[in-house]
Amino acid sequence: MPHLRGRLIQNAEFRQMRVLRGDADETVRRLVGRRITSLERRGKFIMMHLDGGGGIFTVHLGMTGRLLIGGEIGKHTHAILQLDRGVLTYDDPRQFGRLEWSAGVPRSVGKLGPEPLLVEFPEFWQTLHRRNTKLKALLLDQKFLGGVGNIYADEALFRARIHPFTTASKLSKPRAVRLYDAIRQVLAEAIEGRGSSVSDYVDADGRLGSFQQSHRVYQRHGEPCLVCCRPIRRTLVAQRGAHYCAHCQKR
DNA sequence: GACGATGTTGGCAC
DNA sequence: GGTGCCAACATCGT
Repeated sequence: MPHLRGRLIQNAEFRQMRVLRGDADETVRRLVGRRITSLERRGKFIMMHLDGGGGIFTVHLGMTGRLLIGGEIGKHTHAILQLDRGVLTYDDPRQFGRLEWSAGVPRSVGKLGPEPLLVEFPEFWQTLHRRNTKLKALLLDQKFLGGVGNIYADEALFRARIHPFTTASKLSKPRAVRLYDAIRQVLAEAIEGRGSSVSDYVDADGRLGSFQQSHRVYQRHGEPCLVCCRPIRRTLVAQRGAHYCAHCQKR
């Protein structure tokens, strides 16, 4: 968000307390009068660093959160930050997102595993091969890798030709290499396409993503596999929809 | 209108 | 400690 670096927060208002961690008045006091010096992403968290040792304002978009510059204020607008240039709003119908001011790196961010695009294979393998959980569940575990969500877990497993039910510790090293490569490839492509606009996701400028056009299994259940033409299946793993091809993805 | 799906995480039970 | 289940919420498609 190049719009935010260097901006002065002139005013702040929080309307829905559910998305805000901590006290609203306290958060407003911490933000107003501060300048955003830099932005940093860790996993699915966005951290805004404030000047003069002013701490960090952290945002997690949850499933339906949006941070928009100059967006309209509607019934799901839960935070409004008046900047010296423009207005930053946080919208979130389902209110699964979180906003939080903290003096240092918040606990939620501290618990995250390594960045998927930065982690080296030996570390990835070290953790993976001693976990007894299903691979799909492990990929969704933010302590394993920070930032992999449901869409990209399914897409990575398909591209690596590995069944989502496979027990992590039973995965051979060559197949782990395939998974490692697939995760990085899928994330890099998704970033290039500015995300997946499955329903109405938009980026900071209000633009739709395009990666959903590259989905090979996610939300394609019943449709033919792009490799073998057999129907894509959908089941539940860790209470989340898991989409896969039973023929192409071996356990 | 009812029902079940949806991109997430944290807390609690076993 | 590792793992799994559920809740929080609004909206949309069947």
